[in-house]
Amino acid sequence: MNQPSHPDSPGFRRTSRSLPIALLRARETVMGPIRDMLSQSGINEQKWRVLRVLDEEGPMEQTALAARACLLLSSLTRILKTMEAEDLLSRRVDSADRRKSIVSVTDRGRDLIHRHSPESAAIMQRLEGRFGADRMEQLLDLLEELHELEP
Amino acid sequence: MNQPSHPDSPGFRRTSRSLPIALLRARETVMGPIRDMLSQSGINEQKWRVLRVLDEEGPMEQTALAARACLLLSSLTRILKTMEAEDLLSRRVDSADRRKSIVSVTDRGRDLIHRHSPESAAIMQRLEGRFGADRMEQLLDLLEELHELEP
DNA sequence: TATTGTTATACTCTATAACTATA
DNA sequence: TATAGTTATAGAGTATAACAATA
Repeated sequence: MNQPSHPDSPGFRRTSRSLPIALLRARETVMGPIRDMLSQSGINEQKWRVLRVLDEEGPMEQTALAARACLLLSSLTRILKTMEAEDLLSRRVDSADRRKSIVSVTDRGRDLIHRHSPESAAIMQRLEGRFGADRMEQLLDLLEELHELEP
Repeated sequence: MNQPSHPDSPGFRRTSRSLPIALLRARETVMGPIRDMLSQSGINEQKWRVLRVLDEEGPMEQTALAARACLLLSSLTRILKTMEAEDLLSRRVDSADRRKSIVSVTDRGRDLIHRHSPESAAIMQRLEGRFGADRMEQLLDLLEELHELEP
């Protein structure tokens, strides 16, 4: 059996045309060099996303941060604990609503981000060079629009 | 500090224009209903990808399967062991090269895939209806081309 | 009562390396 | 020597639920 059992069934697209699989495979292609970069800093993808979101959007509460960084709140709780111990960010209770805690990047966290700026830019430029700047913009537009679909 | 520390630095794009983050967020949007579907079958995303790839591309060795399903070979070894016990697939030693083992879907595995065909189609059609069929095709083209970049 | 965040549990994936069998 | 797959381990994320504090 070397042929799919439903070559053109309406139920499934080819896996290369399955959006979830295509997104994952594309991401694997992109993440290779970025993982190499991050592993040199003792930081992983998840912590990196937390720092990037905070650096970009400023201090925010954890529920919002979890959503922006694509993490469960319970995963974020654990991650923030170690990042706070590493002095990459700080938390303070929201004075207006004391259930909330507001997370901010520290100078040390910002430093870590910005130290990677040149290498990050180089990685993206290399990718853009091979893929095409126009198509890169097109792709980012489509991904952003897709993400905004959800209610 | 409610502004990013580098609003237009060359090193970083906005996270919504960061390809790795944009790919992840878009995937989260898409996977919601699919996870609901799979959880009713006692199967997870990884097993689902393994079945989809095998069903589409036919029997193949594990190294190739791992690459196609975006899994590490060591993760695949464990997954295949339970899937074989569940009679979703079978393995046989390659007679030409006895280091290799060839993995095939069983009838039961194919059944499981095809049982989800209508619901899977409905999920994709609903998404396409909101996102636009043309843009969906465009997006899949770009993702496929991006994935093929890798040497 | 509902929300924010924490903790706990069980399961799974990742990353790495050492190991075997075969080539 | 190199390759295909297995096993072991440590670390981390996922999914879920129960929980405390606050609203």
